[in-house]
Amino acid sequence: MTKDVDRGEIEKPATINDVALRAQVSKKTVSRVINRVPTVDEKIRDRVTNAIRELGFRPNPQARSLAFRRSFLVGLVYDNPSPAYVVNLLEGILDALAGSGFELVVHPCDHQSTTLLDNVEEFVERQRLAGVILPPPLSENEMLVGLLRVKACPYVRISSLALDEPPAMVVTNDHLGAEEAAQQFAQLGHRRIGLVRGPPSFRSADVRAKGFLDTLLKHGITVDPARDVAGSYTFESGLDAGHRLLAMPAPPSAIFAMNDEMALGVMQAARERGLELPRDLSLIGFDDLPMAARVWPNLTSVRLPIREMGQLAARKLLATMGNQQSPDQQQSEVRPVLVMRDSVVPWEG
Amino acid sequence: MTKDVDRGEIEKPATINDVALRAQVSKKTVSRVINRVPTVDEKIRDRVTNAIRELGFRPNPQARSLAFRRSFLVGLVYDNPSPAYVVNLLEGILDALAGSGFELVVHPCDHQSTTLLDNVEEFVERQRLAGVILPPPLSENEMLVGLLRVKACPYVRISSLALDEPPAMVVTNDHLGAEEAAQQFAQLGHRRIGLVRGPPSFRSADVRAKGFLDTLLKHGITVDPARDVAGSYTFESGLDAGHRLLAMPAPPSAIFAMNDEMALGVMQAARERGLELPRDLSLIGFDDLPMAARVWPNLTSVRLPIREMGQLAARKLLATMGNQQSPDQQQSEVRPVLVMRDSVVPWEG
DNA sequence: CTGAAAGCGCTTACAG
DNA sequence: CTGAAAGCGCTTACAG
Repeated sequence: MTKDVDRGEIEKPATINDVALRAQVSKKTVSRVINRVPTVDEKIRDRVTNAIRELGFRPNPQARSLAFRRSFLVGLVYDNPSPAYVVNLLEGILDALAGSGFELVVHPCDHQSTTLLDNVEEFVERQRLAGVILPPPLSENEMLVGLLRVKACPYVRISSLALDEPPAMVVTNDHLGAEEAAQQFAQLGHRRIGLVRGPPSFRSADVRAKGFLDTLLKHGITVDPARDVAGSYTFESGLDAGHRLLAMPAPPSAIFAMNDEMALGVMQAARERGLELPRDLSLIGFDDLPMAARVWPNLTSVRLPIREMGQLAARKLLATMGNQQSPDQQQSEVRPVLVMRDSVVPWEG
Repeated sequence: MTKDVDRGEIEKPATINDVALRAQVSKKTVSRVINRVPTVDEKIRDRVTNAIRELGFRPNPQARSLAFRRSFLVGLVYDNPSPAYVVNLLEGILDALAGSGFELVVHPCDHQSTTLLDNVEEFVERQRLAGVILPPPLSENEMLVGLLRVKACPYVRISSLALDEPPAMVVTNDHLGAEEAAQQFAQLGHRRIGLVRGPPSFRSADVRAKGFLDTLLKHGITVDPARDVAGSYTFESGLDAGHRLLAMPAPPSAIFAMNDEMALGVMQAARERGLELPRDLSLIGFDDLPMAARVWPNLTSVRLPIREMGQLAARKLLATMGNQQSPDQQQSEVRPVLVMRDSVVPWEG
């Protein structure tokens, strides 16, 4: 018997049968211990736990999956243009999944595709996914979420709005970040303020715009509709919007671009027009991409704690999947912060 | 029987038994068809294929994994600081894996950690990984690769050098990109040329430096050792190196930073010293990160076809795992290209 | 609170 | 070229 111990894990890995034999119990009892079934006699539990440790036993996830009719795979289904967002989220999820026995399977897709639903359904069914994490904009697709509900596939949605029950939701409160941006401009004396919106297909676009405009209003500032222009969260749309805003007879002295990509486009537009930042234009972005701290001037931007969002989402998912002790009272909300850099200065009236 | 067809896949999914029943063969024969065993009578094969289609049967990966003693999961084990690199590689891998029945499991780790080997071993064993893809710098860790070999876990390495047999290797030929950079500088008349190296722990650092210096030499240009400085592939190290180079009595008129992060650091240093780019300094980076096209001036940079590298790596892995028709003659090499932008100008002698 | 039997959906090893 | 039996390593459903 001790032979097995000495040989360590070099030999064929121990199975539930080996543990049962050594602990002098049935494999069913070992199974109960593995799955933390509470109704196991303490002494027996200890015997089993020791045997598990001595044999270096780790339950085979494939066998469990087959018997459970459900895998130990969590899917990250995304369609996000920002690599930094994806990787940070992914690493946050992995932080929380570490040691849980679950693995993360990534599944990028196209949120505009007509086959999106079939694609995700096939993925969920084939792998019998234990759960799915949905960042925006997929998290805002009610058809997709409905599909998961029908399939009884646990999920957690990440969005700027509380679109679902708390156990299935991480709310990012983007409006708070937009409010900080507005406050910043207002306090520094800016009055002619421009806004570059995101695409209406993202809920965050509305949320950010509303938070920004409402807060300016509290400071007695209204944004001229002509200075409230549409963008699509891309660099090019920011460039274009920047040119439109800066070509106006009375151009804004400060612009809030609702993501960093567009903010960089605005920066480029300003430069193409011979303006100097931040002297001629104050600028705030949203996302705090790595490049925000690399461009010149360094871009002031609103940062979402993306890694933490991933951790929260994964913890909630673990709870829903019944693998956690504290299923209920978990934090559901996260708040963005304004990261001050060099692209904002007081208005020189 | 047709009932099953009409109900589609809403009901409990069809199993190999259902297919066997409908095709009037044993389940073993169905198994042979699934696994493309050639020695199946053509008529029988057709019967089975039809039954599979009619029932919408898809083999259960968990059951196959258990019986095969090997999962259908491919691991991407990485420790790369660039989110864009990771996401592009990942999507390339997924391109090639699509429809193969394999899924991708991501496993970030710390290449400096003392527990790296145990960590990866545990991951590979637990999930009985079908294969692993290793980008740099992990691909250059011979201990890690040795471990995978011992475990008989198929792998593909991505590196700037051919460190392994072609079926297990995607070679990126970084020296070619560095050569292009050197050529560019030489042709534009630069003679006082600076170089910011990567850390010696990355093979690419040597490869890029050698390609660059050798090519300059062919043009009769030697780099003064004082202008050949060390960096560590980080922004900060680039900033620091930039200051050192630009503080020299005869500063370089052109600098090749061996990745974009450092190139941006050099840009920052130049600006802090009151220099104007590209007038006072020409600059080339490596990687072509998204921000290379977002900074001002747009950064000329060497681009590796990362997504394609992911595709190649995954195809090779599929071949090794015995899931491919053309196991041998596959492309193994990839070549970088110099993407011309605005950060390089002729030397004004 | 514990266990013997049957089963999850496949493949391996062996016959024929 | 095809198949019946046993098995992969677990869990479910049912007893006791």
